[in-house]
Amino acid sequence: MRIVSLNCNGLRSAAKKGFFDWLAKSGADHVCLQETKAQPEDLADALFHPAGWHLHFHSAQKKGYAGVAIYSRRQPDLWVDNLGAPEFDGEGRYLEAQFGPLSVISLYLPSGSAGPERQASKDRFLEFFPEHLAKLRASGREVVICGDWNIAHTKLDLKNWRSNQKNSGFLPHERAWKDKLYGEWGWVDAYRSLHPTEEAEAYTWWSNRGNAWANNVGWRIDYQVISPSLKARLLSASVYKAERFSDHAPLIVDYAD
Amino acid sequence: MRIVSLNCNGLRSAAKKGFFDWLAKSGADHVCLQETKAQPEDLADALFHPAGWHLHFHSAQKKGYAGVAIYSRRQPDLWVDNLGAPEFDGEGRYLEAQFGPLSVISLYLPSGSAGPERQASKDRFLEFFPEHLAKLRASGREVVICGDWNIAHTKLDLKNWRSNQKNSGFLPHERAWKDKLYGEWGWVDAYRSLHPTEEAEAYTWWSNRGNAWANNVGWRIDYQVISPSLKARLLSASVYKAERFSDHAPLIVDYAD
DNA sequence: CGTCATAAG
DNA sequence: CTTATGACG
Repeated sequence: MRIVSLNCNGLRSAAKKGFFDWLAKSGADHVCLQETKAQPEDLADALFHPAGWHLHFHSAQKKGYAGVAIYSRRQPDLWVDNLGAPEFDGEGRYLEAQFGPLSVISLYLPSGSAGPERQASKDRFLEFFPEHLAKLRASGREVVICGDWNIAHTKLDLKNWRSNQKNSGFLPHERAWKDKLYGEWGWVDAYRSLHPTEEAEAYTWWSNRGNAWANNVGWRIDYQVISPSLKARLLSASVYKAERFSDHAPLIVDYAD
Repeated sequence: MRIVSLNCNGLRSAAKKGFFDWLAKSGADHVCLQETKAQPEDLADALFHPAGWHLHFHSAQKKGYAGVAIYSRRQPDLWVDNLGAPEFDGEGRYLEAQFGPLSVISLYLPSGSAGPERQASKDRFLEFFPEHLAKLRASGREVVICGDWNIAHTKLDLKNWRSNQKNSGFLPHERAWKDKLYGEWGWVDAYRSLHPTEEAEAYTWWSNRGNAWANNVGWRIDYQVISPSLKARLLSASVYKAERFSDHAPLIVDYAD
């Protein structure tokens, strides 16, 4: 079972760059997208509804903003497209597809880089979300939370960790939250489990400014966070950089069936 | 003496398409631009200030909107960048360069195609401007008014005249205004004087929508309107279509020195 | 720097 | 359809 997580930075834009050609040949069973930046009516074209895929969008109320989606080879038993938190549900940040005992989730955590008000919203998300995480853990389901978490966890997870300690995405309290995620809350970082010391090959996002991509000045902010029950099924994890659909790269993880 | 009129549809955009390369080799003495869509500070780059040219911008207050400019090989005695009409002066629609007895003017007449409110403003311009035209005529100066007049005068001046009789730019009252311009107010249409029956070769604007350019579905809305004193000096007039800098094409008129 | 929205033409 | 600005990342 192959699961892909990608912040596509505009699904229409990614489509122009060949995302759907790649999707067809990706071998993926489930693809979780973030920042679709479109309403369902903007995605009416057949291009966005390829044969053989089941899909669902959770768009933000604000046009062109945020939004998540899941494309899946299988028909889910249930789509869950809200968290019960109005501040975040209206921003298209969560979508869950349930397949028997398995939940595949697309998550787009707020970015705090635009200023203090956005950081405050991100912090409210960090405050709120653990409750939901606990429910997922308590459900006993197999859970894969694919997403742009907008937090690099450790010094291994971004090129310039030293200069970014005061920047949103690598703030001490954000990193401490991820410590708890993988510690006391019992979740597992799929990529890091398989590549405990990888740095340069692990980045999933590069700023559009400067020559970040060319110089691999990247951050690992896209993760597949899994319930411990799935850890034994991890086969491989990699970042796909042969093509560029977005300022983020697809994170591909294979799980034993 | 060669004078060029061009609605450049964004001077920065036209620059990217080679306008300044063409300017250098155009043989022009005076070039009147409309829709520069930039503030002077946006045009600080040396590219916009080529050696050997004197130039002046009259930008709109609203950023990225309208704006006219004149590039001239000679140093004018005076730049006049207003009409004394607040509604139009704040929109960057008029600039006059005076060289001895000659006035070279860049004019951008309001478009009415965006709706009734913009048509009403265009109509107020048509109401107001004859007073200024009369002053120019009364001054006894040699006057060349280069501009996007946003009105096709006769059936010869647009491909689809029949279907456009209710569209802004070919409305009966607009055409009647141009009748007066060339009739009782005594001005001369430079291009038409030299090419009394030209149609397809005379268009200066093609909509970006559909395949207007490929099918030459054009309008002649850019004119050099001259005082009668200059009529005897008309040598040639043509529309330059070998390159495309804009949705309009440069209108080139040569005058005897 | 890039994607999208919106205004304007 | 295209050029702009502005929001957001």
